[in-house]
Amino acid sequence: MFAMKTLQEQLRREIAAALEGAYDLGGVETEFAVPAERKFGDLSTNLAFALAKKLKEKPFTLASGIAARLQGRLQAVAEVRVAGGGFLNLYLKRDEFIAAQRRKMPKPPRDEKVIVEHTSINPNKSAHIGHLRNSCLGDVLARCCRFLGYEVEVQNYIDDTGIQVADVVWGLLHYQKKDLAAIRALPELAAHLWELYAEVNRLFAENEELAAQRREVHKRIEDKLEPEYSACRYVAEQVLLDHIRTMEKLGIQYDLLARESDVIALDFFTAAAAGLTARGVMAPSADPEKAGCLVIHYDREKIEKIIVRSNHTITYVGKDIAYNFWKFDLLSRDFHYAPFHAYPDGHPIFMTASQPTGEPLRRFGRGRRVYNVIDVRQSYLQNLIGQVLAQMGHSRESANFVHFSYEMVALTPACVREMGLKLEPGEEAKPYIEVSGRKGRAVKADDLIAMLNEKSLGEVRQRHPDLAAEEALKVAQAIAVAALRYFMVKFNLNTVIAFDFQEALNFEGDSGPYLQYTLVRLNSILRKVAAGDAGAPAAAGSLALLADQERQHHWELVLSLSLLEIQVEFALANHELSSLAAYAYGLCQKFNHYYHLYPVLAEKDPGIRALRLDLVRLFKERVERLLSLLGIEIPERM
RNA sequence: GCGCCUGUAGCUCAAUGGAUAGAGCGUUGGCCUCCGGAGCCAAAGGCUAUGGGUUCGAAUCCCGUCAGGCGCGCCA
Repeated sequence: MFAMKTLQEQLRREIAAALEGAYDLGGVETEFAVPAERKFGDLSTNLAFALAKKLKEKPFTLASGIAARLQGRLQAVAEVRVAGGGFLNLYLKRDEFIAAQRRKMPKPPRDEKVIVEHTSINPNKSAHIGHLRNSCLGDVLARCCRFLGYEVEVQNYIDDTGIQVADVVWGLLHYQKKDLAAIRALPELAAHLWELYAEVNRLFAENEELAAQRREVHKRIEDKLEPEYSACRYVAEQVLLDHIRTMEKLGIQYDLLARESDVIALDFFTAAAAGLTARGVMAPSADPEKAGCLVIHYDREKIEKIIVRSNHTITYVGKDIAYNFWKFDLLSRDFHYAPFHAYPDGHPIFMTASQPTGEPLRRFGRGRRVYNVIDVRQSYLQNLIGQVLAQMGHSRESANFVHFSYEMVALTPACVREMGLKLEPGEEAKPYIEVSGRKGRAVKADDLIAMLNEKSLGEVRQRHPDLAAEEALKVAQAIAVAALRYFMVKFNLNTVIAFDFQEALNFEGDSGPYLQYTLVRLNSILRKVAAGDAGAPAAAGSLALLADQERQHHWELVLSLSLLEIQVEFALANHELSSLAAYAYGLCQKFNHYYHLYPVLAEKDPGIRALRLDLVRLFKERVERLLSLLGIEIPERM
């Protein structure tokens, strides 16, 4: 825990004690904010406004009375003032607060396990920019939970049985007339399928006979008939590996790959269905058009969703309900597990299996909280799962079931033209155009990453012509990753990202590379500080040594840096990871301003130099940690 | 039709019900004998779509209007 979190908790206790007997605080929580301007204090609270509503008194009168009682009774506060009609503005004992920043506070242990499901791309073609938003958000979410002390498990759901895989299997076997050996010989299968998927979907739309063939292939896969079954398994696994490699480039890792085929093979749905039927949550449809189907009534929109078809097969929703019940350990069954892949850092990925493997059971799942990172278009189904959890009496699980919903990535009409793709009539006037793998209308994730790498490498070479090729490449990649990841999280979740190459490739201003550059320059200062040079003893440092303007700038930075933990909690509580991007950007802007005004190395006064050096070190510690939550690494040079 | 979301500077976006609505890009003009110019400083640019309401206080909450997007399949 960092000082600001502890301080606010302490202030709440002290305020409650100081006002005891004089004001009835019951039900009014003291909330703190850091005002935009320091003339309104270091911390402010609107406690008097909240109390005024309750006690039916004037806010200003209350605030004045409260301030009088608080004066001198808050350990960390130098002064309490009333302003703006009733705000209570607290001015901290700044030197003490700064000293406290250097003390390490233990994190409270949190025994809640969090499961984050993200990525979950159909394994039938390469990933595109829409998938990148999902994976970047999911990864930052997982990192934030870990930072706050939760045990986190990242799952990636693989729909390896669906019609989408059947589409490309039909394309490979029956349209391109390839046998298994020829399929295995394809060098870049995922990219090959990217084209093929769009092409076969054109054919299916035009030709009903071919569409019927596709359904036949799907059925043969379900019945495990060859060669379709083997082709399907091969394709799903190879494409999955391709997705894992793509995400690995961005530093995104998984713990468990949960396969739909295993959910089916282990009959998870049957385990869930008994309870659903017993409770009357799932029942035969009264609608003659859905005769023989089992349905769940979706209360919010007053419609019924088919869970079991009249041919007794289970729909996607049914399987998803069973899978999510498993995540909460609400089914009396488990997957089997097998190691699938290991990252260079040794971190293993496991995959579910339908047969015993010798690996221990019950090592995955059993989550206390579940985040499903899935775009907003699936809200209806995710809400339905939440509803079903509640109806089954699992109110705690229902409350801890979070659809981490975000808007889609779309293409601007200009972007579509730039890629040499055709616009349909009327689309020119649209604000944006939906990404569609089916229509082959999307930017491939690997292509975008390659473009970013290329641009970044050019910039690095220009600035550091002496850098060894291998080193330059490493630096360029770190910059490309920062640019992409920052771009994917800096928008609000319900903002549609209308993708634009120029904006995504931007390395200046509000961008990932700007953040890196700030730290690179800072590290360059620290490199030049002699190893044994700690400056003057830190304890001697007081803000009083500094001139007015620097004292203000120095304090602003310390105050902002102290908010790291509070900012992460805020981002998580509000489902707005973009607030962390904004926080990081604001900090770097402040630092770059400071850097410009106050030289560290050239400063003659040892006390001032020590203060500056302390601040630089504090900034490095906090902001590197913050950027690591965003998945941004700091290169040595750039 | 039903459900969800959005409308803020020329463009792309920020802003826990809080104090003078902020950034980036673009435009205009400055700053490298200085710890790295992927940087810094400054100017111009706003009736927060629109009409009401609630509140000490509204871009934010509620109702209406206008404009746009997404979802609603015995697909996944």
